[in-house]
Order: sequence, then structure tokens, then C-alpha cells
Amino acid sequence: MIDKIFDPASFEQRWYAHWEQNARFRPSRPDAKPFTIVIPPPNVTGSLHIGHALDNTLQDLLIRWHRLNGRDARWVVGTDHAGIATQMVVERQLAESQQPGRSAMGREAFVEKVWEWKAESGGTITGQLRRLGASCDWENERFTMDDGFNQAVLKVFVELYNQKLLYRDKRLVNWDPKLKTAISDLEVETREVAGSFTHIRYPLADGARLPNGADHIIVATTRPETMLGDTAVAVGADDPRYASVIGKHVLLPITGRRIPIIADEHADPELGSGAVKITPAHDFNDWQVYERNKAIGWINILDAEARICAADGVPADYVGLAREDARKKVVADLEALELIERIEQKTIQMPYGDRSGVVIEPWLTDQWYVNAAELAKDALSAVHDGRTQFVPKTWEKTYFNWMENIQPWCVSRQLWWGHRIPAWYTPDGSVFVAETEAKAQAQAGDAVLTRDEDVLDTWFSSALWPFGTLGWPEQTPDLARHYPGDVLVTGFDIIFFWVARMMMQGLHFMDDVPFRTVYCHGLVRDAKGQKMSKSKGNTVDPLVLIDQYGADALRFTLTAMETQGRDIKLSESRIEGYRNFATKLWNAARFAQSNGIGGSASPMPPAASQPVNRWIIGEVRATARALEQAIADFRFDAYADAIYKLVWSRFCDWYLELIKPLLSEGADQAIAAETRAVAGWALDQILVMLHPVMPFLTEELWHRLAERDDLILAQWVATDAIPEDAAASADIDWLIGLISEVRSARTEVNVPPSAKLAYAVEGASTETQARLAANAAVIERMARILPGEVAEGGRLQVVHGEATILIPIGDVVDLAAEKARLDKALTAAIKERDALAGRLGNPGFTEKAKPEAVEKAREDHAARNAEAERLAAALSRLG
RNA sequence: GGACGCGUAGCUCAGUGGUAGAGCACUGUGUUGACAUCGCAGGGGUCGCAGGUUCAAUCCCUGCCGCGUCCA
Repeated sequence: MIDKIFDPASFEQRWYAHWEQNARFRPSRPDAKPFTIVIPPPNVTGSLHIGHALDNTLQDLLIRWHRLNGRDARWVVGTDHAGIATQMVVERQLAESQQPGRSAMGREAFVEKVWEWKAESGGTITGQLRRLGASCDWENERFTMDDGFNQAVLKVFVELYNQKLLYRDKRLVNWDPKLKTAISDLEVETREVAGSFTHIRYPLADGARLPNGADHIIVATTRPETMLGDTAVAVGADDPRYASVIGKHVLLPITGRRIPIIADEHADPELGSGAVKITPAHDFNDWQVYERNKAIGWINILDAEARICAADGVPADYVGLAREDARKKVVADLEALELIERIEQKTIQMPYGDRSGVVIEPWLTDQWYVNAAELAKDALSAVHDGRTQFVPKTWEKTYFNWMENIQPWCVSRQLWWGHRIPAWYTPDGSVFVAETEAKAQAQAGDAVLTRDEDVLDTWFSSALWPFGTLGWPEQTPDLARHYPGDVLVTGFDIIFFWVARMMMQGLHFMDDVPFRTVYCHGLVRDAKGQKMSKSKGNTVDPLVLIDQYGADALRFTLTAMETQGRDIKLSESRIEGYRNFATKLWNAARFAQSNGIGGSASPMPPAASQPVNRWIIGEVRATARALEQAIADFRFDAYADAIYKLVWSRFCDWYLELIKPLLSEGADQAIAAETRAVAGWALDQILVMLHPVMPFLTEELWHRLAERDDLILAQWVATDAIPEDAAASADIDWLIGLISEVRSARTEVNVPPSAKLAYAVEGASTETQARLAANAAVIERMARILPGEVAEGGRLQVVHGEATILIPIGDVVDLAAEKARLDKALTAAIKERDALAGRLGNPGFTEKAKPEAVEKAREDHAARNAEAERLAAALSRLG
């Protein structure tokens, strides 16, 4: 029996364990068409946040739907080693437990610690995905640092190197002085902060003067300390203020160095003084200037932690100062020299590391780069020609824009946790790249080799996820079968980080796109629309919501709120509402069971003679069609809405109520049997259709209603085999309309719900009379009226179609209220009738509008006109 | 500065070239042994503003205002 109380916690985890233990997530379907999704691998350090809940709910919906539709559905799962994030977590833990730090314990011991940590804590997120109901292929769970993946990474690195698409280069990188590693452009976020713009006078050397007589050039900077590394001052070639001093020098204060005045396009005469200081080693633009004017050279004045280091002209008392302290000291020293023109307070843009939160320093180092521009070519054309499609399409523009302006990708990181770069150096600096040290040694001959200390950017391996997880570089059957994947579901925020790079690597190494469709969902925000963040304290923990409302309710909420191209503002009342929806279905199933309605024997609808049964079969069919369309269109909200309406507004509100008389004692046995069969079938189809969204509840009810195989592997609704039944729809629509109107009329004139009244009918067609007779029991039950003697006097008049139902209510009647009610209905009918008449009277409409629109207007006009007449007649009878 | 998105009921959001919808909230009410996590009935919107196209615009076009995001 189905319990009276609906308690999702009592069965959710039980069903998950059952499915997983019985290999339900990946049934053997060798002959079926594959359907493949690769999960965006969560960080192994991670715990499930609401964004994961959304992302994985949508993926699970697709996977379960296709599984029900007979596909060989495979959801490839695993976790990402998350280089920086994981290293930070473990380092923090070491610090908290007073253990020796990373550098104290050394590389090998530290990496060992991280593996230990992963073994202990790395399973958190996968456990949480299970709570959500994610039906992943856990038997083939992968990790971006497992043996197979390591092979893939090595092979990709070596091949790209041999193809000259990956190279070592000395250039400015985004240096994170806290983490002491290079990071990529994408890991830098620009923030606006309050800062100052310091205008400095650089004295001209050798007695030179500007045309205006000045003995100095004014340059302005937000970072005065970098002047210690200046190697030139640039001015516009045609700038009359400075043309005469180009080629001459200034005496760089504090350092005493002479640096040249050069002409370069970087100096914009329109901006400020028109002259700019050039610090090639600490500014991206200035490095470009150096590239055009190599003679000026460059001077590095910062160490890895962004402290001033010893360099040409840097006074000894600066060495070792943090950049902020050096800035103050430079300003103070310049002030003492009376070389500060002025200091302007203004908002400035500063680069910050997205992980460390500290100011990023452009720093000159040797790093490994991928020639992303080359790899981007095919990745661009693959989207242009539709081999991969973005949904919603608008994200394609974002993708194009970035891909068309892509910069070399810095892939080396000065970390210990990650894939160590397979490059070896000889003492004289020659480099050998190979998959193993032995192979490198073979290339290097007798030379002593030292391996590169660095590891690869985490995204370097993530980019291989769609094929690395399927066994590549081995040519496995899995790879042949499941690459390319069908859909990638992800947040738009990682289009650059991940999607673009998977496209590049997939096309390069597999010669095909990694997925046919990229579905980008929005961000989950709090109820006020604020981005959720730990620092704001407005995060919601999906696990808490699951405990409170059940995973199904959370899943339904996220599905219903996922509309294309919009972020989700999550409100708890919505989750509560869908928990109530689950309760509603639970109770409907309980009712079914108590009336002898059980599981159906076949996916085909039972033979049905009764209009109400034929009608619900049609409603199931229409809903299944709508759901199929919703899946085809990736309209998750439409999926949720359609099944919600069927369950609540059709099945529960009407069907179950309409069949109650058919099941009552003394009812026709054959009709009752038919009704039980149809009701059982319809309820089963509801469970099937709802299963992708609410897997736990539906599986539980599926088994409570009958003993049978699991719902997760059931068959989707056989829509093709179900004919349309317009006659049944017309019958039931008429009936629902009648009951609704009678109820409404009763309420408006304050007839107590308990009063059961007699009625007569006027002007009814034979069809209507037949319908009234056929549905007498239901009309009595739901409208609380039954045929009887109708006396003159106060009566309620309900106009429904061509018929008017007369319900005498004698002294109970509130004549004024009834008059007002009819008046209101009449006014509405007249208003619409006249609007339609106006349209039909307009030759422009009748001549130019589509014929079917004109026809519909004529029909509507006639119907409204007739209704108005009957309402007027009813009013006049009232007197 | 460039690009994109969004302004529809009190709130959160669907939607359509031809009478505007849902959930929640609100009001009134409780007859039927599935369900008060419920039922029934109801109120509430010049669809941001201004032009244009059209027989017809909330929907298409242009401009403006407001909000947001990404890139520089």
C-alpha cells in the first residue's frame, strides 16, 4: 500500500543504490543508437553548489529521457584534478594542522599528500551528485590524472610540440605573486579600484629643452614604482611638443640611468602630456614598444613575489621592498627631489588573480604556449558551418568573438599538482620533448637531462575530456561509439575556458567536433537576482534543499525555471510548490490504488469506449508530443510546464473526479473495468513522462502500483499508436465547461456549496440533452445539480453553448447578485462581439487578412452574438 | 568604448502579428473518505516610453529611458 504520508527521504537514497547496484544507468544496448553526454567534470575539491545542481539536473533529464526512448544513453562522468584549487586546499590544510609547508616537505612528499587528500575527501562531490539523482556511468568514472588520462595528456603535448603548435617562449605573462605561478589571460579579472595617477617630471639630460622652455618631460603612471625599470620615454613622432628631443635622453630619477626618448605609436598625443614612460618588463603595452624598439632593452625589477630585486640602477635600499612599499618610497623620494608634478585620485583598472585575489604582475618569464590562433581556425569553421551548434544561438557570437581574437595560450604553471611537463633540458639549455624520459634521453644522447619543473594548466587536460575519457589515445570501441557526444550542457561562463578548448583539441586530434550541440544555461542567482557567493553569504546549499524538499522537488524547480537565455532567480517558495506537486501525485496514486487501479500491462492504451477515458488517452498523447518537442527544442521549462499541467490540471482536477461515479458501487462492471485499465495506463504514462525530472518519486510509485521491472528502463509513451479523438475531447470539454460555469454562478450568488439543487434546461440540442443524461452522475457530484421540477421565480440561469440551464433557488436567491452576474457576462460578450464586428466591417481586414483568420472571426462573432442574446433573454426573465 | 541580453499581474517568469498566461502571493469559501503540502470561486496587467511598418503590434523595425552581463 502507498503510505498516507509522502516522505521523499524514505525512498530516494534507496532507489539510487538500487539503480547503481543493478547497472541501470548503463543497460547493455549494443544495437541501440548511442546518446552521449560528457559531464563537465567537477573539481575534485568541490562540493555541490546550486549551479552544479542545475547543470546536472538538465543533463540527467536528457540522459533519462533518451534512455526511456531506447537509446544507448551514456553519461560519461569523472572529476578534474583542478591544479591550483586543489594545491591551495591541501596547503591550507597543512598550515591549519601545523604541518610542514609545501616547500619544506618537498615536491614528492607534497604530491603524495595531495593524493592522500584526494583518496579521503575527493569523493564528496560524486556522492552529492548521487543525492541529486544523476544517473552517470559510474563504472567508468575517470579522473584527469588517472593513468589513461596521463597518457592522453603526454601524447597531446608531444604531438603539438612536434607540429610546432606548442612552443617555449620568453614573454610577459600574467604572474600571480601569491601563488607564484603564471596564469592565463582568462584567469585574470579586471576590477575597478580607487587609485591614483602620479605625474612625474623626468629631467632632460644634457641641457636639452622642450620648445616651451621646460627642462623636463612629464609622464604619468598609476604605478610609480615601475619607473625603476623604465628604459625609455615614448612620444608621438609628429608631436610638436617633443619632436625636437626625439633621440635625446632623460635622466631617470633615483636610478641615475640615462634613457632615450623615442618615437612610438603607443604615445597618444591626445592623452595627458603626450609622453609615456616605457617599462618593457612590467607592462604589456610597453613590451610591445620594446618589440618595435629593441635597442631600448628591458630591465626586470621584481622577483617572483613582486618584491623589488637588484637591477641596474635600483638603489640598494629598495631591494626587497614589496611593490606597495616601493611605490610609497618612490613617491616620497621623487617628492624630495621635487619631481612630482601632481597626484590625481581616480578610479583605475587593476588585474586580479581569480584564485588568489591579489594584483597580477606582468612578468617576464619562460613559459610554454599553445598556438591557439592556429587551432582556433577549424574550431571557428565548425561552428560557422553548423557541425556544432550552440543553444541558445546567441552564444555563438561570444564564441566567435573570443576565438577570432585569441591569444597564445600559456599552458605552464609553476605548481606541483598536475601533469608535469614532458620536457627535459640539457645543461646548455637544449630542450627535448618526449612522452618518457627514456625517449628524451634517446634523443639527447649522452647529455645529462633535467625535467621541466612545471605542470600544465588544468584546462589543458580538461580540453581532452570528450575523448580522453573514452580511452584515447587507444582506439577503443567506446571511442568509436561515443565520440562525438550529442550534447554538452554547461554554463556560459566557461565557454572560453573549456568549450572552446575542447573544440580546438577535439578537432585537432579526433578530426571531428567533440559534441553536436552545446547547451548553455544561465547562472543561478538568489531570489533578489544577486550572484551567489560565499563572501556575500547568499549561497543556498542544494543538499539542504534536498533534505528539506526532496531531490525531485529541487530538480523540478530548476527544470521549470530553466528558460533559454535567462539567469535563474531561485526562490524557495517555488521549490515548496513543486514539493506540493509531488505530494499531489503521490495522493493521486494512493487514490488509484485504493480503487483497484494498478500498473498497466502494456505501453499501448487499453481499448476505451467511455468519452472520459478516450479523452484522458488523448491528453496523454498530446502531452507526450509536447514533451518530445520540448526535448527537441531544449525547452526545459516547457517540459516541466506540460507535465505539470497534465498531472494537476487534467488528471487530478478532472479525470479522477470524472471517473469516480464510474468506479462507485453499483456501477456498470464492464465500464468500471475499462476505466481502471485506462486510469492505470494513464498514470503509468505520467510516471514515465515525469521520470526524467522526478526520478525518485516516479520509481517509487511505479513499484508501489505493481510488481515489475524498473521504471528507469521503461518505454516512452507510444504516441504514434494513439489516434486523435476529437469527439471525446469535445464531449469532455463541454462537460468541464458546464461544471465550471455552474460552480462559478453558484459562488457568485452565494449559494452554499452544500446545497444540491434541481435544474431544467432550455434550448438544448439533442446532443446536449444526451450529454446531460450521460453525465448525470458526474454533474450531480461536481456541479451539485440534478434534473428536477423547476418552479417559476428566483432562478439561476447558466448559459452554456446553445443551452441555458435553469436552477431555481427560491428564496435563497440573491436577485441583485444574479442580475449583476448576468449583466457582467452580457457586457463582456457584447464587448467582444462588437470588437469582432468592427474588425469584420473593415474591408482592409476581410480583403487582406488570411482567410482562416477571417473565418475564425466570423465564427467567434456568431458565437458571441448568440451568447449575448441568450444572456439578454436570461436578464429579461429576471425582470 | 565595443558586443549581447533583459524591462509583461504585488513577486518570479512564460508567450503570441488577430480577445494576454502560469506558479507564488492576495480575497472569499469548504460539499464529495486521494490530497488542508488540499478543493472550489474570485480580484489584479493602456505587455518600459515614443515613433514607424501593417487591415491589425505586447510581438516586427528605429530611437530613447532603465537594469544586467561579457570583452577592451
